[in-house]
Amino acid sequence: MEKYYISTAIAYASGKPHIGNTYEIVLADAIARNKRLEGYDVYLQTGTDEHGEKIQNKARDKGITPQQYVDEAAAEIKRIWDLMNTTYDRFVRTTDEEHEKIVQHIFKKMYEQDDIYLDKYEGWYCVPDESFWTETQVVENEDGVKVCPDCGRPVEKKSEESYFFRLSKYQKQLEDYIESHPDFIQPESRKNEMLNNFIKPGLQDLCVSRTAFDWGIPVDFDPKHVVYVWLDALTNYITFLGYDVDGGNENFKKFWPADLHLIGKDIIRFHTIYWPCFLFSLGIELPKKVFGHPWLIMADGKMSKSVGNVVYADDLVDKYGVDAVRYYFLHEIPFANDGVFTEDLLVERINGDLANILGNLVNRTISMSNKYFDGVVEQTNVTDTMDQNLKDLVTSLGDKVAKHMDELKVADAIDDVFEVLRASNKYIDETTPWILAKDETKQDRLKEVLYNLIESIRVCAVYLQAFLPDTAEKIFNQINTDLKSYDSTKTFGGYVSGTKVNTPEILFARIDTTKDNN
RNA sequence: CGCGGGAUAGAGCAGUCUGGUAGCUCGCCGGGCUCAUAACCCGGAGGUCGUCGGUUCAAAUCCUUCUCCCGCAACCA
Repeated sequence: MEKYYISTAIAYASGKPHIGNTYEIVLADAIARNKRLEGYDVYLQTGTDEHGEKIQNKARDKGITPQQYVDEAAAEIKRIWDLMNTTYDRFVRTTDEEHEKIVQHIFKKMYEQDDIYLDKYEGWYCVPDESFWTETQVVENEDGVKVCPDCGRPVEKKSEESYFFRLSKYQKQLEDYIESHPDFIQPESRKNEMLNNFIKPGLQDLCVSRTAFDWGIPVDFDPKHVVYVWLDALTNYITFLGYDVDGGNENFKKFWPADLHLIGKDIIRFHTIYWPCFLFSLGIELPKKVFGHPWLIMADGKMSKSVGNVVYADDLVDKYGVDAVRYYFLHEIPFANDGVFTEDLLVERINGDLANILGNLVNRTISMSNKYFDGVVEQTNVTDTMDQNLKDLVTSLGDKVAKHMDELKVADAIDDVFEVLRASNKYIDETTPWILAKDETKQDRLKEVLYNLIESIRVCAVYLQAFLPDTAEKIFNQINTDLKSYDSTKTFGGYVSGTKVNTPEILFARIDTTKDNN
């Protein structure tokens, strides 16, 4: 069985994740579920990034140890991932002992082969804040004095002993790789951004250790240093797989290279420049694809605590249900542009798509089967020309979904399913079952019509499994089938003739918008 | 001239590579139907495709001018 390794970025364990962070794991889950249904041996890895000065400070402010702090934060993040019904295979944490040990090995190996060297890191220091800023981060006030971007007080120049990674050494190799692997960076516009802005002008060596704080992985041969962020965070993709500097175990050999790193567009640079160069240094293959997905933004701009427009996934799930929220995330964010989130739009999608198009179709079809034939759905082969259009749509759905998912166009794949659902609603109007029901001689035709509808619904549910897993399961239950595989949709007519459906239940209740203004 | 993306009906988008009746979803107006969650189906109104000019028999699509919007601009997770 062919493997498929997909990862999300690890979430920084500094607080509760908002819907922007949550979007990523849901997207990864949909891709992973689809791949499993396609027959791949899928490994989905997600987790938390738990080191760094920010966490150390937050823990201190709270009067607890950093470890206690990240234990809580990681538990909260995991709780929300679970709440979103995401099927990750492993939730990793960078405070894991094994990970820390391997990162030390990697650091040492790079040092020994002279890819890491000791030098001085120059920056601006804000004494009262005890924080380091780079040349581009500090701002100048009206008097032309450089001040701390956080508190506005003057900063002073300071240098700190640091280890550096020789990014410059791998510049040419990286440039060649990116140009000879056009699919490596997705969407493609990001590729040009990286090449033109960073790689071609020349790569600066990267600071990979710090001495100003100690909540991190110690450099074992120089313990006053801790490994600084990217060498610690990015390596999670291989350390938890079983990599070590001796080459790694069977599991690593099976799953590496990753098929897809799913990340936010804000960290594309780190994944397409730093990470490949680290891997060059270690002499192992690069991931096949890095997709920098767009963001879920608020109507009034980027989500931030100071603006007070932060929305959390668990509040939405409590109010609207997990599949409604999943649907919104997966359907409303385009492939390359940011998607806007408003609660009104969420309600509109629930009512317009999930309740009206999908829920109502399932409900009315099952109701008719129960009303006219006591729930028994039979194929009689009394066909009509109008059947063919529906059948063609149903049998071509699998290919359409596969193509769109292959391009990571998840929203378009969902639209493919809804196209069939819309056509099914139309088919009911064209065939007018309620009129057939009144004619004794048309009973077999009516059976055939209802069979076609139930089969269409079944096929749609098969493809909805990746996106709305609970809903798909409810549909299978209501139509009383366990034919859920992609293979079962290759030809029209998989649903077993003579099956008795169950009683219909509302899948998504309409939300009354006239009085619910919050 | 830093790099890149974008501007198409009230809203959100597709179409631009490979010129040839401007399309989808929502909203609005009208009609149909009654199996169904005031749901479903059909029809209609609404666009000089950001701007100036050019190429062409023909431009949303190719070339050019300008305007506006948005990312990125290196150690922030």
